Amino acid sequence: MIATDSLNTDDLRTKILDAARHLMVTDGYSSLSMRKIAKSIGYSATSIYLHFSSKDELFYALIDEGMDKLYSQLESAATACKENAAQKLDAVCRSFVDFGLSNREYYEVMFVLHPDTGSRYPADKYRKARQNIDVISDTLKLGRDEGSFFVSDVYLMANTIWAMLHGVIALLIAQRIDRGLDQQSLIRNTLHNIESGLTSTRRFVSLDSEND
Amino acid sequence: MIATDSLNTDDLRTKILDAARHLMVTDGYSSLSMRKIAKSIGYSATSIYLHFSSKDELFYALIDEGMDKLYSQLESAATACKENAAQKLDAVCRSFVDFGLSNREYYEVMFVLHPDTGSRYPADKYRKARQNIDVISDTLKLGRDEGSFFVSDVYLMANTIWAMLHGVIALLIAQRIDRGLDQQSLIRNTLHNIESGLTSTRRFVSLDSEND
Amino acid sequence: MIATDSLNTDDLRTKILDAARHLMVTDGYSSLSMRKIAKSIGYSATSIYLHFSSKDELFYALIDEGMDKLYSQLESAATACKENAAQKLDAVCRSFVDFGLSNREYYEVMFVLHPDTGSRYPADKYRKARQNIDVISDTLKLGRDEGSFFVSDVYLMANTIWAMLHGVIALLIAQRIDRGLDQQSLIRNTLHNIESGLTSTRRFVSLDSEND
Amino acid sequence: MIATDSLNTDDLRTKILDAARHLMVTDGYSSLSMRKIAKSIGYSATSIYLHFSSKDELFYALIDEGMDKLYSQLESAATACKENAAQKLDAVCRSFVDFGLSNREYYEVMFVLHPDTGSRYPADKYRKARQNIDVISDTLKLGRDEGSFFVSDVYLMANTIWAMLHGVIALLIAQRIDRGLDQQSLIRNTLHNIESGLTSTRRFVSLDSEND
DNA sequence: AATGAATGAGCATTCATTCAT
DNA sequence: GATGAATGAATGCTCATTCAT
Repeated sequence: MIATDSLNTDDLRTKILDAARHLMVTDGYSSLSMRKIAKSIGYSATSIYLHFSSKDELFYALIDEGMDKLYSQLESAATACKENAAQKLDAVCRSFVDFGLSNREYYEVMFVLHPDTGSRYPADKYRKARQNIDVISDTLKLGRDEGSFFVSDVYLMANTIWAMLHGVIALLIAQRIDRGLDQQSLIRNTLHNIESGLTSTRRFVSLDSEND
Repeated sequence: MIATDSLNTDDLRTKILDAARHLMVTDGYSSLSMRKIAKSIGYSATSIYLHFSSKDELFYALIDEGMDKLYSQLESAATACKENAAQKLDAVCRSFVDFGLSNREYYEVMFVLHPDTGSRYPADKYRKARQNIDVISDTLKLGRDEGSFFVSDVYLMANTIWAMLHGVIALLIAQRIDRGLDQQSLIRNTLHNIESGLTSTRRFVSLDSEND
Repeated sequence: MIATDSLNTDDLRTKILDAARHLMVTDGYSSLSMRKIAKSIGYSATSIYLHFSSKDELFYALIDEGMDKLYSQLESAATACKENAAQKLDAVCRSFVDFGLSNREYYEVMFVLHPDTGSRYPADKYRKARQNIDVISDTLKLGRDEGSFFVSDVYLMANTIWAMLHGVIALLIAQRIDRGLDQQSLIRNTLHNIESGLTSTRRFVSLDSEND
Repeated sequence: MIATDSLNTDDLRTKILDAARHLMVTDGYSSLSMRKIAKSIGYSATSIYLHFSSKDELFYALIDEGMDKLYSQLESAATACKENAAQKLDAVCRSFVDFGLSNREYYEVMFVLHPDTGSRYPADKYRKARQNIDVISDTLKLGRDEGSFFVSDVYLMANTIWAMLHGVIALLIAQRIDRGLDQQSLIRNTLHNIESGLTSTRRFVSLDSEND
């Protein structure tokens, strides 16, 4: 009995998230509304409030979901690649870019948009975001242990790499990149720059002297 | 007298743009409304239509304005630096990052936000966006002529650099980067990666043999 | 209990229709607004959308309602008259005129006003309009079978009669007819002309030889 | 000097009316606005108020204009036909119908619409409307003198005829007539009925006894 | 657990009109 | 005679949310 009930409950919660995600991809975030979600799953709008206390909370759940999805994708990419660290990093980075380009509106919800209300992304959810960066960090550590990457602050560099990839994804998604350019070449260029930075031995030399 | 009159008119246009930019960044594009703009400058909503025929047009004017401002900043950075191409590129990139971080409102309007209407960014405005990238392109050409940069498709690389810098700026502005990290180091890392990619001769080899 | 609930709901729908019909005739279609309707019945404008998905739909519901009312009136007139076809037609026509003059609001909505939007009157509603004309058609057929009416295309003639009656009603309702004239005489004249046309054997001869 | 000035003035007034008429036909009455009129003639909206104190007044001027136009058309039809009264009446009626069908929006302004404000059509303008009915009256008189029309109250019958024609025109214009029907046949039918009523000797017999 | 009824606030946009110049 | 600047009121419609049931 209880099990059935809770299953049904989870069912609806899942249905809502599925519908929300779907509508967001179809119509864009800003035209996502509680009413539309409700309609698309055949429930009343009121019912959504039994599972999410506000649109913001639903929004955060969507981010959560996305972070999990991204994580599992990055993880498989990392474990699937049995070669050296450079190859692994390449695989992870491509996997990230691929996630963004294949899940455009998802990506926007996770990394670009913020709810209209002033409410901030709940601090405790950052862990899920961090998880993803850790996949990069781990690969960098691997490369450092291998002796192929020259990098002192691994976590900082992981964030740097993430940021650079984000730039590419965000602009491509927003169609702000000259259409004449080949998307794949742009991505390849970015990955090349990342790798060069990691393998360059001149690292930190010119940079530490930056302010002198 | 006449001068004053026309000044007053321009004044209102400017006031509108200022208010719009501010509100857009504060509340997000979708929460920006003609009424709010009007209220915040003490005019009626109708008056805005005396200067902008629609919300979209107002939005595009905002972008335009920002593009001009950015261009003049990049140009000064480029011309101010009389050293080699690497230094010049460093100056230009830093100038770009600096623009973003010091003009968060402008930056978001220009590169992050986008209307959800189907309306496309007017083609003739692309030129303004492109001229900023050209500042980077020119510097890359300089480096290639000097023999210090190894880059085949200059325009593609300029876009790549722009995208990577954009990622850093966007995440910093949105406060999506772990606060424990030092902002300057993140930027320095990025610039290092960019430079490494330009000076590395192993271009494309390990990453993808497609173009070899 | 349940009955009461559903009654309340229907109540609101009816209230809306009543208010809308009244306002439309008072102020004209283009000056009819959802807000005005709402205000006049003490509900919020939003509530109207619980019953009608758009202003157009509300408008069409109004027409529908009127068509039904008119039909039941014409039908009774037709069945009540047991005499010959001429008498029956007279009764039906008078019933039509009477409907218009006694239900000015209904009549204008049904036959005079029209939305300025490009939206077309839904095809499936034509049936309701048509059934009213069929009451006339049937009477004409009766007269033809009796041998008292000379009419080749019954449906065409029914429409013609309807149109002529409409002219009289519309102008009387709009008070565009010289007030010095006796309304009853005007109607009597019209009916006389109609009857003469039906009983005259000189059909079409003098007017147009096109079809002879 | 003075002459020139007043010519210029009349010019603008005429331009306004022309533009208003044109826009009304193009976009429909309810989307006619002072601003649009002004724009289409290259003047400021304010300027219209130098010639018409309100939209209503402009509206009435339009009716006036239409009445004149209709009158001149009916008059030519009447004088052009040198035959008997029946032919003449036929010509006049057809001319009226033709006016309505060829000047749809014009016709609506003149005979169907009324301004949104409660303001009534100024009484002194009725004379222009009456003029048109007189053309019909005159023809009826002619027929009576000829001995071909049997009609006691000429003015009443003129109004009756006008009303019947109006019904046909109004419904055709509003596209409320079954499209399957031939427009010309409908009109012919109407004219036949009118003529039959005039030539029928049984006139008034059955009608006067109506109430007995 | 689920909902139907209801609403206040908000949206972009258009309008007729005024007024100082 | 003509206008630019400005506005208050209005429009249809959508939204997130509440509440009694």
